[in-house]
Amino acid sequence: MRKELAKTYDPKGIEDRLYQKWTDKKYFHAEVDRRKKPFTIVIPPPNITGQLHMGHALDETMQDILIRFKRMQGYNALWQPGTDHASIATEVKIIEKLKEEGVEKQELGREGFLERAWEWKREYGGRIVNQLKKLGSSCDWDRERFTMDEGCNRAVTEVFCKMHEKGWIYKGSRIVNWCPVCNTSISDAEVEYEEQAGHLWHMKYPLIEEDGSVSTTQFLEFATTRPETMLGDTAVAVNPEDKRYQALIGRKVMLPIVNREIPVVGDSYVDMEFGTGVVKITPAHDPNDFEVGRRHNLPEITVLNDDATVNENGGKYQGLDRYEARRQIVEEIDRMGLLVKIEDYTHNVGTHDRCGTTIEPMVKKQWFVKMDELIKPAVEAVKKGEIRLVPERMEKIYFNWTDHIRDWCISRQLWWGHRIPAYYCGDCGEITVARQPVAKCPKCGGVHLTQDEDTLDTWFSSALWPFSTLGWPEQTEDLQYFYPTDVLVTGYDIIFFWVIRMIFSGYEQMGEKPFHTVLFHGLVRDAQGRKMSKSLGNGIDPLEIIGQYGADALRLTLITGNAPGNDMRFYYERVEANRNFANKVWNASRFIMMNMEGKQIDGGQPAYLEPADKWILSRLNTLIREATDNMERYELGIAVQKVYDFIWDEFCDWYIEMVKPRLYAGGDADSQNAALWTLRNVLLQALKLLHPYMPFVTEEIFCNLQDEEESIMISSWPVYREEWNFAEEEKDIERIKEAVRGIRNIRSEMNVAPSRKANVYVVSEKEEIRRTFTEGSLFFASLAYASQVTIQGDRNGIDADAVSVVLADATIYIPFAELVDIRQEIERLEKEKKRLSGELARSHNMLTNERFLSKAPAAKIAEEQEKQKKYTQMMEQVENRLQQFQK
RNA sequence: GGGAUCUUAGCUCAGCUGGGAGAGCAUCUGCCUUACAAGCAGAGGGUCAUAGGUUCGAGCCCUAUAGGUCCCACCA
Repeated sequence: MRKELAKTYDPKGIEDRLYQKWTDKKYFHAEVDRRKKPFTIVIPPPNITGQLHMGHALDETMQDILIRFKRMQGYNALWQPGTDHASIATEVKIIEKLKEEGVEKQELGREGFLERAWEWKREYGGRIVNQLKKLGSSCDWDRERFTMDEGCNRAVTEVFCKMHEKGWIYKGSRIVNWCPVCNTSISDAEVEYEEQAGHLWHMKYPLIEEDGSVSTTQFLEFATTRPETMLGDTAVAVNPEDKRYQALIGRKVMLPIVNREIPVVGDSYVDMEFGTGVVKITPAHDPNDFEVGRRHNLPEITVLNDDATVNENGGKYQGLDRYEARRQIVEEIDRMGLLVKIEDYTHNVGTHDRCGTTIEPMVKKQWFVKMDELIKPAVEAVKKGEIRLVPERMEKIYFNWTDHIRDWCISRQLWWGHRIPAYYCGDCGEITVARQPVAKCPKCGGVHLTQDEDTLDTWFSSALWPFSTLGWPEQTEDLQYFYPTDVLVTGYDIIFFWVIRMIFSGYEQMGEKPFHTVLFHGLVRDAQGRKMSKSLGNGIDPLEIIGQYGADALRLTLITGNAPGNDMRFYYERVEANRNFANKVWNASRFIMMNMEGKQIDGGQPAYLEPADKWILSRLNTLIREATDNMERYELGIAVQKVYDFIWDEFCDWYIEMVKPRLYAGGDADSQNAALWTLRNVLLQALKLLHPYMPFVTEEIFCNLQDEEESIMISSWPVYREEWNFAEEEKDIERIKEAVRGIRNIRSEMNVAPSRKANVYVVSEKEEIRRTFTEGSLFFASLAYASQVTIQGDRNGIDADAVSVVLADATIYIPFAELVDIRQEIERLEKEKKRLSGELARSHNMLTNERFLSKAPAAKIAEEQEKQKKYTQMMEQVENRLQQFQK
């Protein structure tokens, strides 16, 4: 027995019930099946600390649409889920929580801290996963992975060791970005530049005379934004081309306060045009100075501690914070008469993207990945189109990064993460990198070995995600079958962090690309176009929206009206509109089910179909072709827009209305059967096209409609059928629609209520037109509010002052005798005449243009001729009517 | 400094390889017509930022300009 459906669609309850059903039936689960082609997506693993936000919602929705689409197309669709340990983000959160308890990280020690971290993971790691489920995400949860699970750990160690053996991972003393608050080094990609108002301090250092004395008259003047770093200056640099200073190269200046003699070096890095053309060089605390220093063999004097206070090399300033030291140093320089002036200056300051702290460049021993060779295949892949970025412009951003790539600093002074598999011998200092813990030093045989304290950049493990989740380094069947994966869906903001690194890792470890397409989306912003952020408090919780409007409405909102890679704004009004659409689909289905009640519909297509039935089938056919095509091209928003328009406009507002008289009149059984079959069939096909976007409402209806347990998500995707192509019927129905629109328009203008029916006359000289209207007269009467439709070859017997609608090959008359104001009618006809003559002029111009005729494609010319013919006919009729009135 | 991108109806945005300007919301008018008032029928509203160019034909291609957004690099 069919259930009675509620009058409005209420997603509450339905969504959870259906999701449970899907998981119970293992619909999301994929197994290796050589008979089917795989289609694989790996999820960008959300952080375990994370809460679902709109960005996730958009990302997951796009992936789910693709996966559901491909699954219905018959692919073996795998959506590989999992979460990311997010080393620094998580560690910061845990430290915060500990602080609330009054505990310091160091007190707990490494072991204790990690225990707390795992506890956190157990407690919160599942939260985001449950939130993803609320969206309807059809991930294969049986395969859920974590970047720090056993398999991923093995993959990380393997990659580290392999690349170390190859010489592509090395430990070295380099200048790195140091976060004094998080107490760790970070990679270049994690530095965010921020424009800040600061000062430019102009200072001068006295020259050392030939006799070794400090000059009181000769100085080298320069400007700096960071006076405190002077404590670590080991040179002053000028451009060797610079005539002003050439002679001074090789001489020395006296570094005040610390009283160190430092050389003047010549280096082309110095811009002669900027300032005085002199630069102080602090190799240990500035990336450019570091380079200069290495070129000239300058000492690297570190003057700051890890917490950015001045260290023992800062003499009396030792212990001061970098900003306090700056203040005092400037004062002292001023007292010494070496401060020339202070200017206001805005410049870009590097900050840590996690905590916003101004980073401190420091020379540190760190682990690096050598990039120059590794990046090559990743560049080639995109250049050759082996990997496609959608939209294409992302390629430019991609190459911009690969062209300027520097070695990747991968060691972090954190505890939560993959510990670096390097072991130090306490006896001889040998470093051993190994897959298993090392007990004995392979060089000296010593047994005092300790593992490197550092962990790896969190992106080191996510770079391996497309193959580590499939079992690598084991050569599993899953890996052979599902790799390379197909599409990666992500935001353009992590193209450097993640996308590029997955690509070069895939080529290096697997010898093959990790995916063939990267589909980018933009940011979800608030209604004012601002980024959603915690500090602004303008974030909109997807779960709240789901609770209020349903997951389907949210999904549709995130997908429509938005081009790939573009940011979008979030409006409640749009969610509401999409909720209304869900309701529309629901009610159309309700209508169909009510009418099918107690009737037997044969499964197959009936032999007899009316023109209206053929029209909607033909329209559906076109929709199937176009929507599928758009989806194949990742134009998800365009595809669903077409489905939306078809369902609401063509199916609901036209077809259902056309069919009502046939169903209600209770007449011809064949005709009713044709209508019911068409209604049901078109609805089913349309639901399937809509399902990837709105999985819940479509499933609920599908099941009710089928009256069985089957699921739409494993049904087959609609295909274009030649036998549903009815060009003639499409034309005929469009003609009737045009007549209906014309009549409604006039009635509306004249303020005639729908309840007031009127006689309608269709006059056409053409027999086939009369037949079209005769065949459609039942629904034509209903849609045009006609009490009676009379179809004839001439206008005999029709009131002279009837209002009329002019079509290309017919005229519709409505004798509204007492309502018609002749002047108004003439005015209306004049307006129509003006419009037509405009169209005719345009056609005429084109068709008399020699160059158009000789250069435009034949089809275009024929089309234009067709139009001209149509407008000429309409014009004749309008003029006819006007003449009649003039009499 | 280099680059990307945007400028289309009152608002927010679509517009696929160039071939007669679209949606949602908002506004106005008329309808509680037994699927749906979360609805139906209709209407108004746009020299597609500006100036040139290519083309038979430009919202779409090219150049310049103005304004907005973003990315990268970074000169001390």
